[in-house]
Amino acid sequence: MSDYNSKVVPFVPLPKTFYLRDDILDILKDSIGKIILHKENNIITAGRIVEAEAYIGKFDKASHAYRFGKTKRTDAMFREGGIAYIFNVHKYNQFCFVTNEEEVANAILVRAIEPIVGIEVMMSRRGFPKNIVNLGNGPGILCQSLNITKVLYGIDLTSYQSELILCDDGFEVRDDMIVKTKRIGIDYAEEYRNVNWRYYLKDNKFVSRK
DNA sequence: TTCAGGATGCGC
DNA sequence: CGCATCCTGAAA
Repeated sequence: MSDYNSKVVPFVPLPKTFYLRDDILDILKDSIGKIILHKENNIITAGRIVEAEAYIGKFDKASHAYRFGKTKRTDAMFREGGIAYIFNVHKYNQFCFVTNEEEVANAILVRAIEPIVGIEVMMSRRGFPKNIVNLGNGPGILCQSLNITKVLYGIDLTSYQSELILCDDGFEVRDDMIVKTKRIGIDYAEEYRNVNWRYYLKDNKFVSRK
């Protein structure tokens, strides 16, 4: 893995059009291998998405948008794609990016990252875990590493100005490198509990569960 | 493997 | 105001 810290960061924000394509499973597939970049002042941390799940607002019984409708908590899901939807489960935050047009309420939950930039900072935020996989192998864990909190609720992910950006660094993911399984922790979702809307990068050690 | 932590906010 | 949760770390 090359060291991006000393170079001009080659990360390009994903354009709005990335989020607005019709088929959310295409967006899910293409999100594997992309970069989440967080910057506060001069501190930059970033990681590669290696695991993510799709949630379809209108009918998917696992989706917050379906379960709760449009509320204060879920409001960001109903906005136009390209922004962050951040929520709390127990004492941990989780990060989604919203996709598709206004009112569609689709989102991709990021479940694991491979740390790329600012590993020392992430270690510090996580309390110096023994194993580096513990910087990225879960939705709550990656939010701690990247310092993603509800302060960033609704933030634009497509702008260089933003504190949180989804980027492309040219990393290529072939279809045969992606494993598709059922989603984690949504056994209440009836007929949607077993759909294969969880994608992860094959053989990547940061994936939360195999 | 289990279990409690303890934030959030929906829904009664 | 009760309670379930798109989870995690520690204990056994």
